[in-house]
Amino acid sequence: MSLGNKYEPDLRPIRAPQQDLKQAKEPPHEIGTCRLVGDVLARAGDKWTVFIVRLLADGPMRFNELRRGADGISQRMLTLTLRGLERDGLVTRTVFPTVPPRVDYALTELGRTLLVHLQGLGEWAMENRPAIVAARAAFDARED
Amino acid sequence: MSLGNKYEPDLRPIRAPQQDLKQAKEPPHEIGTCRLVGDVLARAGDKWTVFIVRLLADGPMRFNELRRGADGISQRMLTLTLRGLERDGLVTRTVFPTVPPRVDYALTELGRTLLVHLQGLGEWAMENRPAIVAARAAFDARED
DNA sequence: CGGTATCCCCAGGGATACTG
DNA sequence: CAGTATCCCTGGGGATACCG
Repeated sequence: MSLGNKYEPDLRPIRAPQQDLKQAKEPPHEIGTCRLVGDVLARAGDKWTVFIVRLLADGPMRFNELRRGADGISQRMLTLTLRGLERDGLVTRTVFPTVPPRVDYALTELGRTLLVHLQGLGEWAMENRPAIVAARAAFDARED
Repeated sequence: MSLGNKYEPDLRPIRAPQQDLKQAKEPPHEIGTCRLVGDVLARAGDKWTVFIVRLLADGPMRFNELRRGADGISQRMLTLTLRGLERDGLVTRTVFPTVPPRVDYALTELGRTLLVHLQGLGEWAMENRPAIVAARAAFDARED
């Protein structure tokens, strides 16, 4: 199985690389579903995707606007992140044939539906931040 | 700034490592919120967390049960993933002083509330899988 | 059984330089 | 302005061996 594209996340079943696929017993919770969720979360969870998607929530932005907005991102990673999002149909890339060139990136409808979930997770994170911080402190105290 | 614990995700602002923090202009969308979401998603999105959380959705499981359930995970990564979840207060670890030892892992209430969001994302992934696959195919065709 | 400790590899990603 | 191309280095994570 070859991956179709360099921007495509590796969706092959997670297991030892060259290991043979036996897959005897029925896996719990639909292994396919699980992998897909993991895939989505891997995309959503990589270092820059969330920043980009949130920046685009308010409307289209140009390449360098995003660069400034996601403070600290390298040009390379911005390009890679945007290409990945574009390939998955979450973002559109529009080139204006002017000089100097202008390229706008915008969320698609699909991208907006994902944004909703990300915002949900964001609210969860905000609401439970104190609990998480407390849990960490307790854990750290416990283990000397 | 030293990180308090080896299981703690690095929450320092994402930027060039030794770069000075100027942070002059007000960042869009509350940069703190954004980082927190990114953090949560980084936890949720790492290679194994989703598998583990879903396995625990139905009730407590022992170490080796999880190992078998998350097919392909290494012992090391299972331990690391579980420790991270435990530290964040998402999972409890219960040791029974029997011989041989028995250790149960279970979702906390906090863990369950996260599970809800993960499942939401899971449904999103399932519903939009065809759209994503189509978008990828179209993108790949476009770029020769 | 349920872990640590160690070694080691390679891909994710930053820095830099060049281009249409 | 909006990217490629190249180099290089770090740390995520697999394999293996050992321990309470």
